[in-house]
Amino acid sequence: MTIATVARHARVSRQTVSNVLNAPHIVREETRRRVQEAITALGYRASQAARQMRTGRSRLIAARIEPTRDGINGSVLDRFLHGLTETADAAGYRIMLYTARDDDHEIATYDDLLGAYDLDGFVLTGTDHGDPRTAWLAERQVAFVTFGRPWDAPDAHPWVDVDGAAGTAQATRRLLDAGHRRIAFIGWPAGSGVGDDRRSGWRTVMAAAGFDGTAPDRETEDGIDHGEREMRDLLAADEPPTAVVCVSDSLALGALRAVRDATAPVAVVGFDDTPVAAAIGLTSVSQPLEAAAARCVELLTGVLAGQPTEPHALLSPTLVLRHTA
Amino acid sequence: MTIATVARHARVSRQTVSNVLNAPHIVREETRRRVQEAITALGYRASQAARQMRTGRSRLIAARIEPTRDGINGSVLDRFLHGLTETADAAGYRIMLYTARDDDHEIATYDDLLGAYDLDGFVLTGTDHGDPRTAWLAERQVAFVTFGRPWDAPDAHPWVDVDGAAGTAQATRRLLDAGHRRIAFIGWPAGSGVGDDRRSGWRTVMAAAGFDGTAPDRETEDGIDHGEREMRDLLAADEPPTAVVCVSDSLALGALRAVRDATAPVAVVGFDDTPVAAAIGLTSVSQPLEAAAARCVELLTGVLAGQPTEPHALLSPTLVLRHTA
DNA sequence: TTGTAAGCGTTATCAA
DNA sequence: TTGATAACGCTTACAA
Repeated sequence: MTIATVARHARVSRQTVSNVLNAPHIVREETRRRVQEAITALGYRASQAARQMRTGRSRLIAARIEPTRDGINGSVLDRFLHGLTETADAAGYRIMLYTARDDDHEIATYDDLLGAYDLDGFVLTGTDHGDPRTAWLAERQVAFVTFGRPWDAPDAHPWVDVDGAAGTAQATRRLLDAGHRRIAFIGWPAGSGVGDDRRSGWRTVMAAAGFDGTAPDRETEDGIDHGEREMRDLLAADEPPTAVVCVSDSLALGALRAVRDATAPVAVVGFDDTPVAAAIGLTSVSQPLEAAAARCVELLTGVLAGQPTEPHALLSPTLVLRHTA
Repeated sequence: MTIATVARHARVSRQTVSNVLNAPHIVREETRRRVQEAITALGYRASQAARQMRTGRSRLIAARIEPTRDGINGSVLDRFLHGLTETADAAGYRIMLYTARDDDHEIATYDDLLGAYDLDGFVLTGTDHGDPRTAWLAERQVAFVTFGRPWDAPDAHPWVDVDGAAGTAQATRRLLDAGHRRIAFIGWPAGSGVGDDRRSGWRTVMAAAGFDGTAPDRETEDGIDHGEREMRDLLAADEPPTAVVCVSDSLALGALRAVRDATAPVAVVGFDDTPVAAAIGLTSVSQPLEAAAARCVELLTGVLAGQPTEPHALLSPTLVLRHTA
């Protein structure tokens, strides 16, 4: 069934049907109603392919689905993708999935996706210092939003992010309020934007409370085992910390293992509020992923529609209190 | 850049370029090489939209992304989707995402997706008795594969599934070998295909070992709290079980909580090998999700190509041994 | 306000 | 083996 079927059915020209679809206001009330009725009666749907050929717009947005690394932090992406799909749908867009082993491969995929499917835009997750992907896209004037700040230039492109520093700050404040004084931090090696951001929240609050530089700060790769090792190290000190803020739930989980054998109780806070945290009662900083996804779609569709919108959005996480702090 | 650009560059007609792309064998060796060179030199990619208009095929497969329910079992879908994207890509297809609140809404989405984007096929996850979705698709002769058996008719349509009974059977056998005799099962209420299947594996092995009907079998909704409650009930019996097989990691996690307070140690086995299981050391039955996704794509593309392929595939899960059994 | 004509990039058909 | 032509379903420009 084509637009011609609808036109015949409503006894108008094809063009009038197209107008009802794309510029309803220029069609006479009664004609529009008759056409609309024909459309619903026939269950007509405009062919995207034909529409795209003419307009050059596909109403398709690409998003990457990553291989679930350790699984713990992977589920974050899952929720984000679901939010993306839902909001995009409401805005008349569809999400197309792709994978890529590394940045080079990802860029090759952009090329492919753009050439073959004529994608309208991209939503990138996890940005890094000097990200080659954003440079590639920007150079070609492709519309995109990142979930994650451009760590080099604050306004290089539209982005949505969660204020990690605010999250760890909130956690640290909470621990101080509970009477803790020796609050350690287990984070990733300096250099990653996300990791440094989260560390800074803890550091700022500790400094403001007068514990400048004295609180133990560890750097390690992500992973349960690494978290356990670091925590054991911390506990072996003369004056071991009574609480620890971790940059991820994986590390927090490891810390929790080490803490189990400790003489005094130690409070532990994780980051990301993953299913694992919920399952074992780990207090964790929770990212508003659905909201973040919604803002991504909003920003991207705004750019696509040529509307001047907010260049970015920084969302606040919340601390989910459970048993470990 | 269009096919005409390539044609000019290689000094052939548009049609010849098209032939090189779609029927290379009918083009003379030397011409083909020249055209191929022009294609790579120009970085040409055929427009899917134009191709689709002519052929009626979009090379698009739709898959549903569900709202992460309790999160624990949700990550299974995540891995499946990733596998799907990867295999589909290799086969020249792309995955388009959609969500739906319920079956009716999902069917409406099929209609939309089919009408607007002319999707080639669907991959459905989680089938139930008398699934209205498969009936709708079959009636309209839409190509689809389900991850999950059609529980009513074994060969109603192509499907891929994991042999849940084999998984619980393996777990039960392992427990028997370890010397356990009173092995309970905590499952979902009878009536769900997946739940009944998993229960049957445990029951069969127990019956074969001579414990017919005597082993405690519980039915409950999924969830950590439900698992804990059922396990406490079981432990309160005169002769409490020394081991329990659970239909899901959520229930197993709850059981594990209850077990912690028990006088004698109790072995616990879960199902799905979710990140939570890995994190806390829960022994669990693991589904080969990447393989399942690959088979789904294989079956679906086979149907789309009109090739007579295996009508279905039943994959074997593996038992991942950790600390709890 | 409605209708006519052209063209988007591809492939199928058929003639050379 | 290669090339010309038409057609897929839609929207934009323009004429009625």
